[in-house]
Amino acid sequence: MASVTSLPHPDMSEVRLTDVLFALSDPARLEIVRELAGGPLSMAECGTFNPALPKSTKSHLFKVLREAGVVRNEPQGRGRVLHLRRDELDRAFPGLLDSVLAAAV
Amino acid sequence: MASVTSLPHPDMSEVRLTDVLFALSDPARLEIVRELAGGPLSMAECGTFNPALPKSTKSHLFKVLREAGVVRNEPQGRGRVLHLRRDELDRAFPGLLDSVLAAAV
DNA sequence: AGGATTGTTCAAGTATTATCGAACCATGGC
DNA sequence: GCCATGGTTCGATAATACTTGAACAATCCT
Repeated sequence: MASVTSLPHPDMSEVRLTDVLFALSDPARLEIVRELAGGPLSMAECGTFNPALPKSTKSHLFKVLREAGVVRNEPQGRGRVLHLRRDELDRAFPGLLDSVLAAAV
Repeated sequence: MASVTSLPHPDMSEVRLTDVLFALSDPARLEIVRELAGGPLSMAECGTFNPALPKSTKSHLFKVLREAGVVRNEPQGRGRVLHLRRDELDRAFPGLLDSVLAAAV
């Protein structure tokens, strides 16, 4: 089985608006995005809004965000760091992330 | 059974961002919203991107959009007119609709 | 090497959503 | 009243998505 240290990320050119909107349409995922807007975080640092969340569930939330092109998940040390793909998203969908992050909870 | 001529619409104060994002996250629904951005349309006039869509399916798409606070559905004559709740959405989620409508298909 | 740490993947169950025909409801016009 | 028109609702089925424990993988540290 292939190594899994590096996960696949879609190129922004193949990211569809509806996929991004869907990824952001879940409260838990949106909250994660809000946290990542402050800067990259490890998975452990992220998702503090619900500390009881099992790691498999959390991993799945990140997978949806990653496959939608919203976050980047990169190995670092024995863990992983999550980045919001902010600049790329801003170029592809100008104003979208800003308005979502600015909106009231 | 109660009359169904007037359908319930959520007040913007109870519309959640995630519900709006979800409503917009389906390609067919997003396309409808794009059409309505040009002005109110009857259901028959709307959804021309897929003429074969059964009316029950179409009605369901509008229901999701209506319940998410995205469109208003009002009786007119023997049919109904659909409006994008643009001003209200702009006040509640500034810039969101603009960025979504501006984005490439 | 071995163990602790940090996540990912798999699989199975549950829940939500989509689709669409058929039945129904309301209006307009004859 | 009666019928055609335009649309909603119901009910059943199919398709997606969510949740989680358990197994596995990669890295660090001693």
